[in-house]
Order: sequence, then C-alpha cells, then structure tokens
Amino acid sequence: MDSLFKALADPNRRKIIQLLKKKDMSVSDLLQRFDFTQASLSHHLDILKRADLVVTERQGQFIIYSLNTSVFEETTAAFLDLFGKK
Amino acid sequence: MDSLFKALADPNRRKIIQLLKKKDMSVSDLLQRFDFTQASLSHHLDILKRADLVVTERQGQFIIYSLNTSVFEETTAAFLDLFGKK
DNA sequence: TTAATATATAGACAAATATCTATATATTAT
DNA sequence: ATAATATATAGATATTTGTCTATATATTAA
Repeated sequence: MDSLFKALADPNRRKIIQLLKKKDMSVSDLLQRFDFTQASLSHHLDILKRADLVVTERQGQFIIYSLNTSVFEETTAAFLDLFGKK
Repeated sequence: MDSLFKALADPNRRKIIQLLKKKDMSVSDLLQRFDFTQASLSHHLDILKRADLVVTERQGQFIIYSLNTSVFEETTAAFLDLFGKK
C-alpha cells in the first residue's frame, strides 16, 4: 500500500499513468513525451511496476507498458478506505 | 494537486487522516498515537494543512484538527481523473 | 557474427524529506 | 505577573528520491 501512494506522489509518474490510460506504449514511445533521459524513465517505470500499477509485455525489441487494470479496484479500495464514508 | 498526492505519500499522514475520520482531535491527542516528537507531528500536520486536507480551529489552549470535508470531492475527482473511465 | 536498436542497471550527486533538539508564541491557571 | 501547558518554528542532520552518465543485456537487421 505504501508503494502505491509513493508511486502516485510523483507528477511524472502520474503523467505516465494518464498516457497509458489512452493506449499501451513502449518505453521509447513514452520517452518522447518527457524531457528527462531514458534511464530516468526506466526508473519511474520500475517504481510503477513495483507498485503493481503497470504490467509489461515484450513485443520483439520493444517492451510495451500497460496499466494493470486488476489493481485499479485495489487502488480504488485503498483510496476509499482513506476517504470513504464512516 | 501535487501537494495533495505528496501529502498522501507518507504513511504517518495517512494514519492521521484515518484518526481524524473517527473524530476531530487536538495535536496532543494525536501525538499519543505516534512515536515521533511533537515537532514532527506538527510538521506532518502542516503538510496536510497546506494540501487542504485538514482544517484547524482553536479551542482555548488546544488546536483541534479536523478533515476538510469540502476537499474530499476535489480529492476524489483528482483520483478518478487518474483512475477513472474514458 | 556483427552492428544497431531498445531497455535496464549501476553508481554518483543534488535536492527534497522526515526526523530530531531547542526555542518561540499563545493560552490558561495560580 | 508568573508558571504551566499547547502548539509552532528554526536549524541541524540523515535518509530518500529524482536525475544524470556510463554500461550491460536483449532483440533484430545486415
């Protein structure tokens, strides 16, 4: 749970989530939307992955990142636990 | 928006939110539930306040912290923007 | 097999963060 | 007015974090 909230704490990682919401993307696709280096992007993706927010699938030379939809309920639950009624 | 997610990134601050969900509490009330110093608690409360997650009201010598319910819709909106449909 | 491309990892470093002790300020009690 | 209590602020420090450069690994192309 801690890794989830920490993952969301960085604006660049939230932007990655927003982008992946629109469509699955490779690292190099994502990289074009950011100003930092490929190594930094890789680091952010690693944090999102450890938080179980994204999953990866290799397609040839590319690695495609997509949102882990199954964790969305969990995340929503964590959020509602914090902010929900009662 | 950034201050909101950063505020939620720390487990102690999330615990403060959980406690305030049950009832409004003074700083010294809250302090009993934590291991760190009063200065550290004050710092966490300041971050929650800057994120507009809590509000304060003086009652004599005490300062009572409570959740800023009006920001809950905003927070939920931010969250759904990140995780919601479409 | 060698070169090129895609991604990850290692190590360094500066900035941000969480914590502490000490002190200041505000309120209440004597 | 003085002492006691509640909370905030200042300054120091260690840890964490975001970024970088350089390099390693994996895949495809020639």
